[in-house]
Amino acid sequence: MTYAKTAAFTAGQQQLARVAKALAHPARVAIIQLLASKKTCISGDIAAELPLSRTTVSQHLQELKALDLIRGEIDGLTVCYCLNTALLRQVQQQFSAFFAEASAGTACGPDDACAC
Amino acid sequence: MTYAKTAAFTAGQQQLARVAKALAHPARVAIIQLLASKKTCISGDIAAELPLSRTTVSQHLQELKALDLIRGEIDGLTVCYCLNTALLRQVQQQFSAFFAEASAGTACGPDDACAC
DNA sequence: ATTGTATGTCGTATATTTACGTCATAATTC
DNA sequence: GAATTATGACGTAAATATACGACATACAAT
Repeated sequence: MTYAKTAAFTAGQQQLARVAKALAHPARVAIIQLLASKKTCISGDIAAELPLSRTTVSQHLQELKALDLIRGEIDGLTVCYCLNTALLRQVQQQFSAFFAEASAGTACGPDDACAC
Repeated sequence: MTYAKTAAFTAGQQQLARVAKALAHPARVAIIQLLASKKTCISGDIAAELPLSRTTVSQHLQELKALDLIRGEIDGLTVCYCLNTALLRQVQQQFSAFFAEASAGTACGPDDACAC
């Protein structure tokens, strides 16, 4: 009965949390940065660049793919992953709006104090 | 021996992942939004607004406080939480830079295809 | 002093994540 | 066709996260 209170929150909150969870591991952040830096979409080379086993990297790739943040295409024997830049731009907007709302006011006092 | 490969990644990647993890739960997203919307920093009222037990909410608050994203100050019997807007602005920059880098190119083809 | 209220800490059960080794599959190569 | 290679799927052990009830503390009010 535990761990399923997710449904009680806003769709927007759930969406943001879902994407945040995808970025909540340095390996997945690294994967996205790698795909962004390489001009060609690499495949298992990703695993070689990370300090993790191939199996584990594959698992992280599946997680990113499940959110459609990256896409994979079979090219003969290898698989070619690339960023879904359209979705990333959309997600960027969401985070931007969230942070703008959150960091707008001056809720806390200057040194450490609350303004209550 | 599992689950501690974090050290093998960039400081930036770890930092981003750490903050992302803080936002990886809808309750914590909701808490930040709540604190942003209320002019005064509320305390245990947060728990009343969320569909979770007071204990669980307190736990989420501690997690956000551990990252210094929010701060709490004791005011007599109640505790007053507020956003660390300065840090939030800083974090916003980090995410902004990350997404800009990630969503820059057109790695994927138009329909679904990789440009490999 | 005793009672009541607001919070946090602790213990704990369950769910999920992380990490990897081993196997199965599919395509290239010989 | 057999051997090789690149990947993903499956199983699993250990670490974390989630959620909550029960206790502990600290202040306020009677």
